[in-house]
Amino acid sequence: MATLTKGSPSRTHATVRATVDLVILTLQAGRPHVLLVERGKEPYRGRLALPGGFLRDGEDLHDAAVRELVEETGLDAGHLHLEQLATYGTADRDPRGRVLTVAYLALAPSLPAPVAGSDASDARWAPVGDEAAPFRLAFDHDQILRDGLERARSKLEYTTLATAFCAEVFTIGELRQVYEALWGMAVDARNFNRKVTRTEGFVVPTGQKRQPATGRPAALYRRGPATALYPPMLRTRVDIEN
Amino acid sequence: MATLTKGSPSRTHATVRATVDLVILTLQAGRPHVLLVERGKEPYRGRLALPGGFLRDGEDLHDAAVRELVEETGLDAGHLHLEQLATYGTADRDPRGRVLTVAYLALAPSLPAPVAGSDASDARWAPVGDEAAPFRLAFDHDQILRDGLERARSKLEYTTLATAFCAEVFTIGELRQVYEALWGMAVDARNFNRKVTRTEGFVVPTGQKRQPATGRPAALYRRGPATALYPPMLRTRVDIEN
DNA sequence: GCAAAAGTGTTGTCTCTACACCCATGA
DNA sequence: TCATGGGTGTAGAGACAACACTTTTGC
Repeated sequence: MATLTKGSPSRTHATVRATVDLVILTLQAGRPHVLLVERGKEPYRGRLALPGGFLRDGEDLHDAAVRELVEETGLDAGHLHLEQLATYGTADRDPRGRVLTVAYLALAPSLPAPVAGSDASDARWAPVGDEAAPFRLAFDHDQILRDGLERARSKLEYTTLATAFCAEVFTIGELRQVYEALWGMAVDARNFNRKVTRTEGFVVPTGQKRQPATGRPAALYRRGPATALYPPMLRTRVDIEN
Repeated sequence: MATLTKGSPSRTHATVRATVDLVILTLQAGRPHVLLVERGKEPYRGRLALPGGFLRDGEDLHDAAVRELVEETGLDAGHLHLEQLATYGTADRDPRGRVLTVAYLALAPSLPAPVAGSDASDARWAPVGDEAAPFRLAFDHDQILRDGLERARSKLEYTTLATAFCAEVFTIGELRQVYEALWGMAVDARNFNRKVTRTEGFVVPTGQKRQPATGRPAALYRRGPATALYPPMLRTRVDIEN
């Protein structure tokens, strides 16, 4: 019944392999960093890529993401934020054949040294920022990274997710630096302080204080139970696409 | 090297099939409706499900979503909103074997009669609303539907997407009914009017008017170029998860 | 005292909410 | 003239931006 024209997809159901790729973001020296691996195998051997790997038989997607995360960072996955980002399925995105990748976004407190090994010949934190100078990552990973960053940036606006970049206890100043690093703009420390401490459930005081290198000691806080931030903390005018 | 323990995933790479499922929302009689099909084949024969189908060889994900959309609704896909929602990949979600599904969300202006045929023995618009009375859809489609609805609801807040539910030209009153239907709450018509008409690029006046059944004629508008809505139009306090 | 970071107070502006009120039409 | 929906005006509350000012430490 169907006449296949040149280049059109056949009517057979595609059998695909699925990978899970991770955009793992953290903060280092006041700048957002992403975990990248140098590929040890073809295709794209020697090129930088997001960490990830094939989904295994009988393995849930989310479990696969957790597994990759632990393999690459050695972090205890229980303590960090992991959410699905999007799925990338262009037919020719992988020269090995039809491979769908489900991308996940992970947010981690600062820098545990990455774990080298597995199929990545090298893993490192790379600073990510001005889109002016992107990496030339393998596959469509540049796009995935952009999407992940934008997701993180916009979620800071209307959720309390910024605390995911902080350690167990943190100061308001550290939390503010998360916003400044990801948004790439200065945030008024005084207004920020009020906003955060007056938003029910965003942070809870520990009663402790911490001495900075210089200056007045800052009160320490833990994450609060709130997840939504209402009213949101809006960046000054950025276009949202889609 | 690896010792497989009982129930743990094997180390072989999963080969999966991929489907694309659609949450197609529209408005009918002031209530949101979703397009459902009655399954004509096993599994879940006779049960309601979201429309969808298998990804074909060499077919891009997004193209597959467009194809399904056209097949099921007969709509011109150029005129409606289609975006990726999320991917569902629990190992046992499909009794036929390992099937990943990439869900898409589509928003359509009101009711073109659905196209029966293809592998769906029947297609219909079903009212969707109070989560108190969910459908008992096939697979994990109840979850996908919930996620799609919530996505649509929250996108009304900070984008101009509500116009996707309206015809080519529409009145502010009709646009307001989109918000009221999806949010399930009354919106003050007078404040809404100002908000919409004063937000640069949300709607553009056509200069025409339309006579309602009763009452003063309403000015007609088209969609404007803006996609983001700034400042957002916030629902009164709803928790955002994840 | 000085630098540096934490934290409070204050003022003007903007936006939203909640209404009162007028407009244009059909019955 | 009434009912119905469209549309403007306005006053009060809340949030935010901007910035002056105080606090607490190390040097």
